[in-house]
Amino acid sequence: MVTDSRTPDTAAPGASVGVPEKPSLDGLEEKWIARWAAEDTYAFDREAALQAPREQIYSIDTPPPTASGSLHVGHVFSYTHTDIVARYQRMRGMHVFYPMGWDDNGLPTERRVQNYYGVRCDPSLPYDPDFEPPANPGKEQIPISRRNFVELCERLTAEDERAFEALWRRVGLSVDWSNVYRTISASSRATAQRAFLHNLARGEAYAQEAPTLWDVTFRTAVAQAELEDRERPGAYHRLSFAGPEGPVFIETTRPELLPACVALVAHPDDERYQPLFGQTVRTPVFDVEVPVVAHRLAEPDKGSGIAMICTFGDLNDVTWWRELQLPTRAVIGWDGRLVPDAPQGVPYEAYRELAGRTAHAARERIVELLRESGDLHGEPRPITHPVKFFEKGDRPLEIVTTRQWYIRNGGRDPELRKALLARGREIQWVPEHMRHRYENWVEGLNGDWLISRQRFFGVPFPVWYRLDSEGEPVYDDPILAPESALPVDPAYDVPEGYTEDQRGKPGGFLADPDVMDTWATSSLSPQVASGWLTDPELFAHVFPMDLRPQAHDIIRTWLFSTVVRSHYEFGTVPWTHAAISGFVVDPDRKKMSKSKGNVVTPIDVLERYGTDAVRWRAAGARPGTDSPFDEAQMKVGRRLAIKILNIGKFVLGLGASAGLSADQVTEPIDRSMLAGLAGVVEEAAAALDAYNYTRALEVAESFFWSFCDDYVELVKSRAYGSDDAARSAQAALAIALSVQLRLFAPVLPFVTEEVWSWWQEGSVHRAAWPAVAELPAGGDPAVLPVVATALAGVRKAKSDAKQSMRADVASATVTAPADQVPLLEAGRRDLAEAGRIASLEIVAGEGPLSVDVVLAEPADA
RNA sequence: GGGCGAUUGGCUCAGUGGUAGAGCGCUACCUUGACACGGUAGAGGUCACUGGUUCGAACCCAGUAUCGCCCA
Repeated sequence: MVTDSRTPDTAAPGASVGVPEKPSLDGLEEKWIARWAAEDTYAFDREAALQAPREQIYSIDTPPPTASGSLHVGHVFSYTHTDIVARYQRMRGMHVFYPMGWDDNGLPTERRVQNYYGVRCDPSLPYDPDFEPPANPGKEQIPISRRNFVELCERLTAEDERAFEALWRRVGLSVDWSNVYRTISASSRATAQRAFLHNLARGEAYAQEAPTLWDVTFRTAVAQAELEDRERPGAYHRLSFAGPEGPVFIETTRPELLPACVALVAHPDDERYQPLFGQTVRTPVFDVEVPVVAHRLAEPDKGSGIAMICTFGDLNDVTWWRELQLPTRAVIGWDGRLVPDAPQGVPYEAYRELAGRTAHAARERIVELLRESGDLHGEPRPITHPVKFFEKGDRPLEIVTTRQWYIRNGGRDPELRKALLARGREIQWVPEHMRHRYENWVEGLNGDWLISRQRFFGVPFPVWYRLDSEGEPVYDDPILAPESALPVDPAYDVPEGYTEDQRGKPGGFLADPDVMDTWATSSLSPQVASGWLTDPELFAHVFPMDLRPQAHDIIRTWLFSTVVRSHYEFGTVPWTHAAISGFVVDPDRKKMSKSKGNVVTPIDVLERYGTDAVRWRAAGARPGTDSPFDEAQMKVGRRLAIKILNIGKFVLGLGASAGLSADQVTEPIDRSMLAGLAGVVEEAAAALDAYNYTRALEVAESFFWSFCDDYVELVKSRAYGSDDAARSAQAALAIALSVQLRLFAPVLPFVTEEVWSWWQEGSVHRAAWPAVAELPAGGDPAVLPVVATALAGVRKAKSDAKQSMRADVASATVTAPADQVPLLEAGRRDLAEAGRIASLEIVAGEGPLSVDVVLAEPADA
């Protein structure tokens, strides 16, 4: 009930004008999200920024989330981290360039479109401009042209992006929503194609026919960065080859590759096989003659120490094939099945048994054949071993020889590798130790970056090939799209000097069939976001950017590839700082992932605890540190937000207002509190400058709680008055509230904005970051803690006596070191009133401060 | 196997050379005029282990163990 609440003795100017009677967190998000949008609170002022020196611009290369994916609390945490930095920089007066992007490219989108609409892409089909997907997709996927498929991808990602934007607004990201990019937009495609053409012209990109890691499900090549090893069961099969002096035994996990065998290999120092080097043996079943060769990569302790080299079972096979100049006998096709025709030198009669089978079926059949011929010795011996997979795939990768596009990344060039490592050292890493992830990855590269994918939704290569009189493509001399024409889709656009009817005809032309890897576009996010192509004037002002925030799992992909592109195009790093977020892990400290089923949906959490509470928890996760998801912690953030509402109501209800000034703060204890706050302001700013938002929050919060518990309790009674002493407290409270709202604003944007709006003009998020100069100089920070310690002694006495804090104290004696006595005297009046002490004595004495309390006889009810 | 990080009260984490800290949880008490979505007080730790350096080590050095992430 508020009817009996006492009003301050005198209404101070501006008192409690906009303060609600019962402040609440409910509905704050809705209210302020709408207001910020309407007032363009977070708009980037391009014109002003162009006039400003570079040091007054802060530009952020926000990670574009995969539009077809889903966002979990881990995303909410790491995007909040970025937003805290953005808000701080904005309050410091920077022009904050903080765009948002969506990554629409790639396989995840294709898969989602296939399932959502019940279609599949068949590039051989013609475009149907009237195609509409069925309202309810049936079991059979409808084949559609690539252009129709791409249109559906664009339609669905646009929908997904709207949902993402709504969530990000709910999280309170201070993004300028008028500046949003899509990695599949015309300008993104043009940017990716332009950068590629530049890479090509400078010799940094090239095409090559080479053994390639190949996903047989998606029928596309994959890059080293997309691989992962998985432990899989397998079995060693012991096979005998016919040697000059009797059988030679090898052990293999892939007997189905026997027809692809081109040699046997052992370590040059392996005495067991010395006599065989230079000789030949004959394969079982196929009876093909193959040499026995020596190579250092052969492992003497593995199996029998001698292995077959096939086209290609693993990456060692590729090395051996290349270094020992062996012939090829490819048997695995693009679809993961054994090719119809026997490889050269292998008799078709024997091979026919395997042709067209999947690798798995071929293995079963070859084992039967080997048993029949007596060349399988003993039973296959089960093992588990690491097998290479595409990170998004579920069948083991094969190695298939195909023509692919590459960008040089130092994997084959030590000089380039050194240059890219040096770029890594130009970047300020937060935390510092994440640099090792980068260096580790660059040092471990074993090939160039394969950027072409045999997929449909992505940026096409702006390239055609002439067809010779036989209709065979002339790869050596590609036709490149002119930059002025970008973006192009060579499957539908026609190169200069040709007409559409020459497509695919001898003497005509052929489009490059591939699209770029999603990272080949994402690696240009600073270029796309900053307007390399679309707004060169802006680009010159915001690039290289200030901050790249991201998680540590994609240092090897996104971060590294972005460094590569910027190194080539501009000879600089793309950004000066990389802030690496940790993961949100489940209570068992396991990484959250859809497959584990431990993902927490953000919207529920946001609704249950309020955005500020969730952001508060996110701010508690230091850069680079994994953080367990723990709902109990969210409640603490919510409590802080509620406390800010209530203290705001109290301070403003007392008559504190924006009109009170620092020179009205005369009481030593008030000046002491503000002196302490000055230290907090400095420490929080220093922490935020170092991207340590956790520390900044911690110092602000710890000050805030003692401000509420001690300072406010001490001065409450004096502040109700209307004399100079009361005015001193009111002014100090007003200043402290204003400063603390601004300290909390980056982390708790909603509640701080709400309280700010009760008594201030404009948005707290456009207010200046608090400065020490706003606070009165010369206060002694020691006064408040000493008086608070004395008050705690009084409280303890009441608590021990199981009395209310309102209980009257007949007399109290504070004994303190002599140098603290004047500090206590300075707070005598406040201490006596807060403790309800009738007779207070302050004496100098030995030892730390102590309080003797004599409680008054409780008035009987 | 290599790299990186972590190991502090039941839980989550601060603390980088000088007498162990916070929040949550727990216990007891208190409905006070900003706040019961509250307040006050209290209990609780041989700082993973073993050596070493030092007047002094949670902190520095060496090693061990366990966990996590990344890479092979």
